[in-house]
Amino acid sequence: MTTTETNKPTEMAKAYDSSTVEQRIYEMWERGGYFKPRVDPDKKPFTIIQPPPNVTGELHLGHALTSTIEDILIRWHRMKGDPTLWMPGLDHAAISTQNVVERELAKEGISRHDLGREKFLERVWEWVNKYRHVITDQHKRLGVSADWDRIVFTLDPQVTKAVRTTFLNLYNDGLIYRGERLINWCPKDGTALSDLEVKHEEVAGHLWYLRYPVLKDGSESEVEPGEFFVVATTRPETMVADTAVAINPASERWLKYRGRRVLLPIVDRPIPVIEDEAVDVAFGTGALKITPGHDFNDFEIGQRHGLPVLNGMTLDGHLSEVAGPYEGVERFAARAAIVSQLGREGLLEKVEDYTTSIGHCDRCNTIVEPLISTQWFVKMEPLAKEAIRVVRRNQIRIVPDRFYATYFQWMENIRDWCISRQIWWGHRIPVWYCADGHMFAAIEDPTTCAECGSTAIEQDEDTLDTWFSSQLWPHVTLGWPDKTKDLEYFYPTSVMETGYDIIFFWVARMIMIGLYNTGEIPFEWVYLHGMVLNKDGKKMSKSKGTGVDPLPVIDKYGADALRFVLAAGGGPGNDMRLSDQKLEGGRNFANKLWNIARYVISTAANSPPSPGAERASRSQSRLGDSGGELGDAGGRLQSRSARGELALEDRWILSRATQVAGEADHFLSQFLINEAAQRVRNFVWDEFADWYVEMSKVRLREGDQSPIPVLREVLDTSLRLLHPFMPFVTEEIWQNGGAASGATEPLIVAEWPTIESGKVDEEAEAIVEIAIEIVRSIRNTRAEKGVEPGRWVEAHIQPRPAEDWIALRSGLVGRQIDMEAALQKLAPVMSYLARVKPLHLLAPGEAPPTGEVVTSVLSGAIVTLPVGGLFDVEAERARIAKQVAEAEDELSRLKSKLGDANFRVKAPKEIVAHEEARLASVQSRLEGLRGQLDQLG
RNA sequence: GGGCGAUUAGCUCAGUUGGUUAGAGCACCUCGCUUACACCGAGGGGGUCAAAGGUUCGAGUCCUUUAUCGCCCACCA
Repeated sequence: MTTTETNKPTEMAKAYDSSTVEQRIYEMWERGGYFKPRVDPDKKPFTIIQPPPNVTGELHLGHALTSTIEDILIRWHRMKGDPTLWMPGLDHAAISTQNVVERELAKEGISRHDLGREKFLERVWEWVNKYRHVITDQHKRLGVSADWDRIVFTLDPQVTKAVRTTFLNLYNDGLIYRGERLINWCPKDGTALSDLEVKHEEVAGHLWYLRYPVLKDGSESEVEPGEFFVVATTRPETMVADTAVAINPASERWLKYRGRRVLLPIVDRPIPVIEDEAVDVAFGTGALKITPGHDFNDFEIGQRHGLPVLNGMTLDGHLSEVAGPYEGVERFAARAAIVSQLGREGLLEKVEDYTTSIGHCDRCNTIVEPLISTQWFVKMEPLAKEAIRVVRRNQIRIVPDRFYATYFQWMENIRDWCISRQIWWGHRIPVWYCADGHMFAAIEDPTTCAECGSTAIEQDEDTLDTWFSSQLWPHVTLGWPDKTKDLEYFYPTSVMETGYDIIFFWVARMIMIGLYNTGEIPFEWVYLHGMVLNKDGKKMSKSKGTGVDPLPVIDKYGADALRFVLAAGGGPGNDMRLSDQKLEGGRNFANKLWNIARYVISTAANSPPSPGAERASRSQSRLGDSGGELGDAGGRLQSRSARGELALEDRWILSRATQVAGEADHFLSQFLINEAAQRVRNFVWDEFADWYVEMSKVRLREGDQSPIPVLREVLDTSLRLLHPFMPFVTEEIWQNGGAASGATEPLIVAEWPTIESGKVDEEAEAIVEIAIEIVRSIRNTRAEKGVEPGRWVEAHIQPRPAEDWIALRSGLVGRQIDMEAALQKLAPVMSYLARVKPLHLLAPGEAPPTGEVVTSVLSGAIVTLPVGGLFDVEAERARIAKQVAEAEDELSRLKSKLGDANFRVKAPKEIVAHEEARLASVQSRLEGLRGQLDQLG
């Protein structure tokens, strides 16, 4: 009842106005419950779990791309009749969200510590509850047909249960451990980060050469005058935490100091000279300062030599008590001050410009500090092993396949994952400590210590990395750890569609933990799309504020325009630039479709329904079984005529429509979404609108209604094929009478067209293409000769031997085609489209006129246009001579190819046969051209 | 230091397993407000497919090397 008294078209506006349509259509879909899966136990469902966007409420065009691709796949499968579930979600986005709220607080002049944990979390919840709908609304504007009633937030109780269950299992299996390690620390966010959350950037800096005075043997403070051990460093402020200097045992320069000690300047602490192979003799001075507390390399060297680890830095990026006089000084201020002091004391040998790669916080872009700290880790290697195996065995397939290498490379070199975060917003680590030093994990909040029963217990203060919960997404959204029907039916899911930028963050971890938790793969396919770049080819970034909000784009161009551009604009996994020009193109196409529909619908409405036309429409309907009655090639025309006098051009466009449907379906099944979109677009615009619609006018002007059912059917098919890409405009047209007939349901659940072999009509395709070729040629000549567009001109058309082009079409080989009769049928169409009157169709052997004529020898016909006073012998001779030369070129190419014995032997025989057919065709055409040249004298 | 991608018309990009004379959109030039559409129609110009080798009967497509740009991974101070 939501549709359509289909055949009562309302007045359609002259131009498509998305703003008056989209909301209404979306509400109709939602009210109708079309986004819900129609579960059928006997059918394999198609399921996509939406990558949950951050609640921070900043959707950008990357999300629009994600949603568009997923919605296309979802709508396509829904139309194919699969039980289709698109599961939406929202991510609490731990650090990002906490940052946003802290910024809000900062405006009020307070920090989260002023509020305390509980009050702060209340504030975040307030904020989240205020904005969580914004994202959903943005998705709805894009046309996202997800089952919104199922939306899951990563902090929902069900997810908490799953997170804790996962944690406990990993903990019990020894795959989660707590330890003091060197980790990446963001001083601004005040938390540990995982390796993935650190982005390395080349930064222009300096290499400082520092002199460490050499101590006299046995002394703690007396130095050898004038003897220095020189080390090069990019971070001089970390020297306060040095616990050794190192030389390579192979290095000659420093051998004299082996076994000695040096006095660390500034803090006057003696440190040993150690020897380690890891020191690069060729770099800097060939000696290295060792700061195990602030450098991953040094940490390892320190471990090897049993060096103490000093923490020279506080959690907020100031120097610690270790720094003596510089305690409490901000790290970069301290760098300047220390360098300056060393300079004054003659302990700075030199400074060089040096560019080095420095880690930055993925969320706030602050330079991270390697810091020694007690954190929680997941032991990844055992999990990765399984995840590698399922992909190697093709149980999970990745598109595009170049990302296999990326996946394996990372997985095979995987390192442990630091999962604890020193922030408040997120899943609190489900571990409790009792006063007696016991530690245990639990799913339900405990009241007593699991080991000693003490009631003096406290939960770990830290929270989990936001990806710890999102990695559970495919199974937790379906009910895990409970054994739900949804989980049983929809899991493993079908396609995981997301950007290639989070293959490690998310995709890889989902595979690992999905296997761990459920014993099954989480999804069968991984489809990775590219990044949406701005007009200048730069990546849009939330943190840099360069993200583009899709809503103004939709307001200006319409959701369909945006979607179409995103879908058609680039290949799988490739980055794509978006520009206003492209969006205009998308909008124009929506408008084109709208106007095709306007023409078809109003034409149909203004014509008295004829019984014959109605019958043709029904029998052409995709629901009817038209295949059977067509029979073999011989009986084709007869049975067609029995179906209601289908003209050649009708057969042509119906054949093309079904072929395009087949292609679109094929491309979509290969994830070649752009190819599918472009193919359908080109059909609709270039074939249906530019040719068939124009052809249909010829009969309609004569009062012949027979094109109407064909127009309606092709429009109908076009709408179905375009619906996944442009859901709003297609549905609106459908609701306005665009459905061919008998539609009782909206387009969103209409049946997806597939290729119907009964409608493929190669003969009609070939003939009409020749007619098109003739029309084009005449138009071309007219334009060249400057014939006024309104003027009717005379033309002579002589069919060329049909064998020439029949041989070029494998489906037609051996067929007898009466071209004279066929072109006779198409004469009114050609006449109208080329503004030719009278149009003389010459019989075989009948000579076209000579004299002041322009002649074109085409593949299917020779066209002769008397041009009277516009005739120019020289120009004509040149024109034909040029064509002769081209044909001769082609001929010689073909001859040499066919003359090559290797080619004849090694190329497939279809190819050889085809080339031979071409040769014959070119030869025959060349004869025609030479004949023309002769006549010019 | 490894790995990946890109390099095709003035611009932005397609080109599905190697097989006609390499396509599209936009831009450009010439016409045209013909009762679906000027968010349009008709016609046209424009490419040695980054370079060099190689494999092949045949290469934009496969292989090697190089150049430029971009991205990812990596503990070189």
